[in-house]
Amino acid sequence: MVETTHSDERGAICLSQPCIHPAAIRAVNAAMPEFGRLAELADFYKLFGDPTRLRILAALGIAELCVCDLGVLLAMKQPAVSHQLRVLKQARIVRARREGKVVYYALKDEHIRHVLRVGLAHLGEQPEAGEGG
Amino acid sequence: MVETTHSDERGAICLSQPCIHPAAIRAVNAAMPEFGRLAELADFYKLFGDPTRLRILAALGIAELCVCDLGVLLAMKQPAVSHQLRVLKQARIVRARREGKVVYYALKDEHIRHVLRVGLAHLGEQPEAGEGG
DNA sequence: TGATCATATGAACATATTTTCAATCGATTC
DNA sequence: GAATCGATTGAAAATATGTTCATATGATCA
Repeated sequence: MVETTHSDERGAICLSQPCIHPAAIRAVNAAMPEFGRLAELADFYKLFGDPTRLRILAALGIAELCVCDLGVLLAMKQPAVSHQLRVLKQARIVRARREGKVVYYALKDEHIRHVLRVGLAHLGEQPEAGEGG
Repeated sequence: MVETTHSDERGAICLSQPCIHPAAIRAVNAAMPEFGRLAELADFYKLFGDPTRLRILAALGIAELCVCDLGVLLAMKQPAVSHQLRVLKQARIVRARREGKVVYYALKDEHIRHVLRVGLAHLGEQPEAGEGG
């Protein structure tokens, strides 16, 4: 039976705070990925959460490009592009290939393209964005 | 023929900046989703890019919960949880249901769960995170 | 070797985000 | 209708993030 008061017989989770559904909380705690894993996942999604980075990824999803090309394509200064590419490279979602003076960037693997597709699919299914009240 | 100088015969894209691969730039411009669409998509991913919000989503992916439960579960103050829930609700990825004094939150649809799964799958496939140099 | 091109890096600045505290709103109960 | 409980809102403070400018690196070519 699910108690509806704020006392939890196990006491480990609810501490001194009120807690309306202790059983639900225990269930979620048991099934939810651990904190560290979710923190990693948040960091991963964060990469896609910036317009500049996302446009870089979308562009690299179509063709291998050099830093200069990306700067022109996104109408951004080269250092700005380079900074973001460094972030993406460290996160291992793009790879760099040097050819003389020019460095070519590309998506690391097909998986990244898949993530982009899933997101775009979500937008496509949305009725229309707006207030949720 | 692909010119390697910084002049683009169409002139619209490369402006005055140097531009190494005009043909590639034109190709990407033609195939890439438009700016506004990518900005929307970035906003969508941004929701998943914060540990607090992601944990809220992960929890709601398992059970419907009230604000108070989430506060306990994430060890956070109620207003902090409430603020993030508002963001998620406005983005239409969670829904709220009031029952007396208590407001229950849940994922809006199955699609959100799918997005979470895809992300976790990516982490699973990763060799190990670290420097990309 | 010196000049030049493409890229990378560092520090500073500007901007966003998130959390907190305090106060308010809504609904129930006495 | 006053008190209480859960949830929301607003403003302020603390952090984090992204872009810019100036400069350094690495590679090519004269």
